[in-house]
Amino acid sequence: MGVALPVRPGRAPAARLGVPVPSEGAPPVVRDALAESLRDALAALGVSPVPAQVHLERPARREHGDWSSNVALAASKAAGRKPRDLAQELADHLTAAPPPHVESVEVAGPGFVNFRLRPTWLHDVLRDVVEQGTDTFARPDLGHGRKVNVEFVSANPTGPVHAGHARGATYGDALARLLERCGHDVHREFYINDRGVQMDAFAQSLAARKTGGDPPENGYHGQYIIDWAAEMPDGTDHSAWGYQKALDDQREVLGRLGVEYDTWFSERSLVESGAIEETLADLRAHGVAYDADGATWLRSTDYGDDKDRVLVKSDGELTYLTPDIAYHREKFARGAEQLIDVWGADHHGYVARMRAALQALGHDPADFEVAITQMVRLERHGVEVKISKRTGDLIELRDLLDEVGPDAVRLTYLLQSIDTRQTVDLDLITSKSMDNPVFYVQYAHARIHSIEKVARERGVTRLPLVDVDLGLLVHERELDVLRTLSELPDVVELACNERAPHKITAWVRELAGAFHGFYHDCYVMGEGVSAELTQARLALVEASRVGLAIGLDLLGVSAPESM
RNA sequence: GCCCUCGUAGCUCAGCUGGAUAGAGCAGCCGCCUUCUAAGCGGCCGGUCGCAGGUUCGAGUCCUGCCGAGGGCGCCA
Repeated sequence: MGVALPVRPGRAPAARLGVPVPSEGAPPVVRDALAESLRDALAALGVSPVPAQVHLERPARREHGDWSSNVALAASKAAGRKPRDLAQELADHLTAAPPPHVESVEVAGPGFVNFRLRPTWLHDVLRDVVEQGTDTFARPDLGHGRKVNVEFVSANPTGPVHAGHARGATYGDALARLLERCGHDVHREFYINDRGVQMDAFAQSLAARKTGGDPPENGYHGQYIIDWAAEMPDGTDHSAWGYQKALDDQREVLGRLGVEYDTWFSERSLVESGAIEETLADLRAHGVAYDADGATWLRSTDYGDDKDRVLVKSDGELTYLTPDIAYHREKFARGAEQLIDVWGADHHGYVARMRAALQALGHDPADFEVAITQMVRLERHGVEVKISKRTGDLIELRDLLDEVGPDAVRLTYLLQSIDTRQTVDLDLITSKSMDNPVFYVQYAHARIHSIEKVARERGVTRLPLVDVDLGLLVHERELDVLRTLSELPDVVELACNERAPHKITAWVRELAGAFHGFYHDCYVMGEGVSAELTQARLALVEASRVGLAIGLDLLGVSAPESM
């Protein structure tokens, strides 16, 4: 069989070429202005040194204003004053010459400086969102074009992708989308473990089923082996056919999930290209490979690993580690500046040795990151369903997709942090009920489209923003939507830096909630709504659409126009 | 024994790298369809943030030690 190294065409490069101007997609300027005014005030009050970073946050409680700072608490020592006294001086100073949009400055609690702003600051947010649109709003350039290779799923080519793999698949892809939005040049990659005993067991299992027998004890016992064996033509190479079958199947199902790779990289190709020998030689050249007990070892303890690791067994066979080191070396050689691997928790013990190897080869350990996804526990009728390809207990990803489609699958898996063990309720995910958060979010988008449709039918056209009086937007529901939108740039940046796509999910749910509230209480068209207010609200609807579109796109969930 | 992750409402989970009275969805109970989709909106109920110390103006968040759950610790992959 040929080297399975089909390189796919790159992902829509045109869309990524528009390098964002730093100021665009940046966090709200209000915060910067407030921070600046606080620094000025501190300087004016003779506080020295003035802290370089003044922290501003959005208070959890409305009565604490729109923005809040703890500078007075943090700088009270340097200022030689009590926190509340310093806060009061700052507040007085700022009240005398209030920054833009500021209505009042108050001191509260132990010494917080709270800013209450006029709704105009949110109208500015609305303007930014609509003018910048889906492509530009909330697109912080964190990566500056840095080449990042994201490897995820990398299931053995011995069977279909199952419900457990879906976590790595949705996470890896959403992370890739986040990195792309934040200015990274992302390469999605799947490593095919097509070498070793698993492949032999797989081929033997197929062969056994083909002749109506049972697979070997250490073989694969799933129903799919029986099905595939029946499909397998007579006289074909079981190993080669099965390999291709598994690969095609995985690629098809992942594709249906919306996951497309730039590269499917074959482990076997490393043997054929000599990359493994080169890697071993390289490790020796760096003095971190040595021979003992008839085997070749990696001195990984020099780099913080618990113990040294075997590279070449005494029988001459390679361990799993060696080609994997060669593979990671290869990814750097192909131009990646940073590697991010998404691994299941059962591989976490492997991180130290891989990092040690790469460090020994001269790479900065910070350029090799591993995101560990905790296990997925599947439940049906409240009872745990075990997944094992070997025993044949399998919930195929394909079946989930058949039942609910990619959107519900993706959103369900992206609901939580990867650090927590996830319980996926198969009854719930496969039920098209309102329990499923995906419908709540998509429904908001459908409602937006519905409003736009009705507007069109009634001959109402949305005017350019310059002709719209956004000052009419003062309803608490309207402001809620805008407040939520104002957070998106920060949320995107944070989610990217923390490799936490679930923060996007949380935000999207919040925006959908705010929009549903607005929809319920604020009619865009109808009795008692002036033409001017209709225009202002249409602008708000458009801003909501942009926000939802950005969020859903980051999650890889579609934004339907009707439901 | 050592390492990683987790422990927050009946259930599933957030909690912005230390902030103010700890949030959301679901489940349960009670309301709201003559307007753009009720797959929606509002209200009520529900908490010793596993336990014990420590750090400081301030701890669900940071440190230490226990307890509990899951996953690792191979010349397996």
